[in-house]
Amino acid sequence: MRITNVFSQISKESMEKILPCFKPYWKEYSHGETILTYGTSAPSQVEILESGKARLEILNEDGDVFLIEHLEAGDVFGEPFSLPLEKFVYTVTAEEDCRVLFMNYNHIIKPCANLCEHHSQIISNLFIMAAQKSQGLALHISLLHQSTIRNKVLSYLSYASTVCKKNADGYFTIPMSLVALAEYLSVDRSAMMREIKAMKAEGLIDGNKREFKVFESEFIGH
Amino acid sequence: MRITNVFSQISKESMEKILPCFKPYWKEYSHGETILTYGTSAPSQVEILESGKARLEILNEDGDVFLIEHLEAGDVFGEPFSLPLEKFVYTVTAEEDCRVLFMNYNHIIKPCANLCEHHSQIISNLFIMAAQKSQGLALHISLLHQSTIRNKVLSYLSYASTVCKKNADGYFTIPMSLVALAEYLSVDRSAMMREIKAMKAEGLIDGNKREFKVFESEFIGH
DNA sequence: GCTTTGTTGTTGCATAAGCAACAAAAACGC
DNA sequence: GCGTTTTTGTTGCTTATGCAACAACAAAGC
Repeated sequence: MRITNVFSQISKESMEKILPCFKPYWKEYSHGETILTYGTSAPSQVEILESGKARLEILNEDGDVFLIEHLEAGDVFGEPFSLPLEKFVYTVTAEEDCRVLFMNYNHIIKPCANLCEHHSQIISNLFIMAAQKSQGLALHISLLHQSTIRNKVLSYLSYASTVCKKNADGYFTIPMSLVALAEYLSVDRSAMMREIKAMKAEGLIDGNKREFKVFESEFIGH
Repeated sequence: MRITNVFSQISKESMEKILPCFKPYWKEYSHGETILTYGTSAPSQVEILESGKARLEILNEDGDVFLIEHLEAGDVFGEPFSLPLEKFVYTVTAEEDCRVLFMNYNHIIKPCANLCEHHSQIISNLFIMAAQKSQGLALHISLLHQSTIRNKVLSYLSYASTVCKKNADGYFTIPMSLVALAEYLSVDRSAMMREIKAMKAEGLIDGNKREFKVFESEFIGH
C-alpha cells in the first residue's frame, strides 16, 4: 500500500510533458557520502530517496550526533520537512548506495502555468508520501516517549513483529543492527543489551542477535 | 508563512464548486471533548484543526498516557498521519473550544472526475500542511533525543526563544504550562523543575513560572 | 463569597540507565 | 588469504532522574 514512486500512475507520454515542468533531476550517492545538510540545499527543493538507505541525523551544539530518521525507498526529505533549528545541524548520509530525486518545490506549491494534466497526480503522490513520513515520525515519537528501555524495546519489537516477515516459529529479524536500534531508541546500547538479556531470562522474548520472537504477554488487568 | 487554511488561495465561487467534490464538513468541540480515537474515524478522512487547541495522546498497554502532539490552528491529523499501532491507542482531545474540518481522503488521492480547477491547489495546500506537520514532529524528536533533562529544556527554550514574542529585556513566555512541557519532553516534572532551578543558579537562564530568558552561552570550543 | 482543580515549587530516596572498558565473533576490504 | 572495522555481548561503578509526597498559590466553577 505504501507509495514509493512519486511518478506512479503516470504514463510515459505524460512524463515527457511533466519533466520540463517539475525540473526533476537524479543523483547517485555511494555509502558514506553526505547527500545534503539542511541549510545548504535550496530551500525550495524536496528530495525523494528512490533506492538505497540513508539516515537523517542531527548534531547538537555539544557535538552529539543523534539518529532522527532512517530513510528508505520512497521517503521524502529536505528542508520543507525539517525546520533547521539554530544550534542543530541536520545531515542526510547514505548508508548504502542511493539514488536521490530532486524536485522543484516552488512548482509544487504554485499553480502550473501549463496546467499539465498530471500535475495534481504528482502532488497527490507527494502528499501521500508526506503523510507516510508523518506516520514514521509519529511512531518514532511514540517509542521515544516510553519511559523505560524495556518499554521502548518491547514497543519496538511489537511493532516490528507486525512489519517483518516471520518464520514458521514466529521469529523475525529486525531491519537494523542493535547499535542502530539503540541510537534510534535513544538509549545506551549496553544498557539495552542488559535489558534484552533480562527480558529473555524472564521469558518475555526470545532470540539471538537481530532475530527475535515476542511472547504474547498474559492478560494483566482487572 | 505558515498555512493554516486548506482553502487558501481559493475564491468563493470556486469554493461552491469544490464543496460537493471534497465533501467537507465541520464540527465544533468544547474543552475536554474527545475529537477522535484512531481506529474509530473513517480511515479515509483527514482532519484539520481550524481553530482552538487540541492534543494528540497515546495510551500504551500499561495505561500510561503520553503527549505526542500539540495541535493548533492549521494542523492536520487523522489516521493517514499516524498509523494506529497495536497496543497503542491514539486519542485527540480538545484543550480549548475547537472547530474541526473533516475531509474525504479518497478524493484527494484519486483524480477528480469533475477535474475541478482548484483540486490541485487544495492538494498542494494539504501537502504543505503535511510538510509543516513533519517539521513539528521532527522538532519533537530532536528534543526527545537529547540525553539529559538539561539539554532537553535548553534546546526547547532555545527553539521557543526564536518563536515566542520577546519583551524589551529578552524575556518570553512559553505557550504551555510547565506540566505540559514536562509531558512533551517526556521527563518527570519535579526533576525538570530541579534542573531549571539549577540552570538559573548557574546563570544559564532566568525567569519565573512560564517566563524565561536564555543567556547566550560563551563560546565553548577549541 | 467558598470550594475545587490545576500550576508552580521543593525535597529525600531508590534505582534505572549511562558510561567506560573489555572480549569474542562476524563482516568487510583488499 | 589476512588485517581492519563493525557488531554483539558482558560487567562494575556512578549518577541523573523518576517517584512520592508535600505546600503555597492561582484560576475556575458555582
